Amino acid sequence: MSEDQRQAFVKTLKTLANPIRLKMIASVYDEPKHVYALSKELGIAYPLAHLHLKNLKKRGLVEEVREVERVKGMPTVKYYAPSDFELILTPKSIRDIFQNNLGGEKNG
Amino acid sequence: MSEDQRQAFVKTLKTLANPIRLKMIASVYDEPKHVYALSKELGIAYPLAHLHLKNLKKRGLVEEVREVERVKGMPTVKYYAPSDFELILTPKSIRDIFQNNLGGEKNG
DNA sequence: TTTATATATAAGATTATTATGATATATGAC
DNA sequence: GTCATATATCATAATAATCTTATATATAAA
Repeated sequence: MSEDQRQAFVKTLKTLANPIRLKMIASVYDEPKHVYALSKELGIAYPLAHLHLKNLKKRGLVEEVREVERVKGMPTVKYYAPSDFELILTPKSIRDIFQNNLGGEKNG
Repeated sequence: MSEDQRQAFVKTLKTLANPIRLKMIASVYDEPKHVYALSKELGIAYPLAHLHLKNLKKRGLVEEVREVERVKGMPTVKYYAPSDFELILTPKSIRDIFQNNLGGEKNG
């Protein structure tokens, strides 16, 4: 596994290691939702919800499933659902990813 | 699952979401090592290595496997190995943990 | 006595993450 | 016209994580 892939792995893990983002994934699992609805459901401000969902999108953990036109020509309402990801974390899976990379490249 | 358990889950994930700590787990998988050896292997200062290993110990991700007496009466050399943990992260596993906890308790 | 080995911790600095408040756009309902 | 709905982004503030430097202890080897 390349250094780029290892860094991507850590970034994905970092993205998952947040209660709001985990709750967002849990929430959109049963039915897709839009950011505004998530912000109300989780009891947080819209800009914060937008920020967290943006992070999840950036790492491919959630994806847009459909857009609904509320009004003609205007910004659509975007619905999100979890992507089909699977991350398994065991000592062995971690060794398989990070072996031969111990004295390694920049520790970001 | 209780709120305490959910918080512990997030803390464990946070602990794993760090390249140094992942490399430490990878390194001690094949043979147990002590903190000083890890600091040299990873090319980082001892206090930093000590800090990261302390975090791993606190969350039960690594454990002491044996102590070697270098000299009589003095601090022993402590060897660490990964604990036998398994964390599976999928949209469904996350929903199972965080369902009914959306508007929930303090979002730390 | 200086260097290398090994433990542990505390204080402070730096950097990253998270959260808030403000701005801007746009419509329907009241 | 104002409120509720919905999008998106920026600047700043607050908090958390990370890293460095220094301290203290202890021995063996050079």
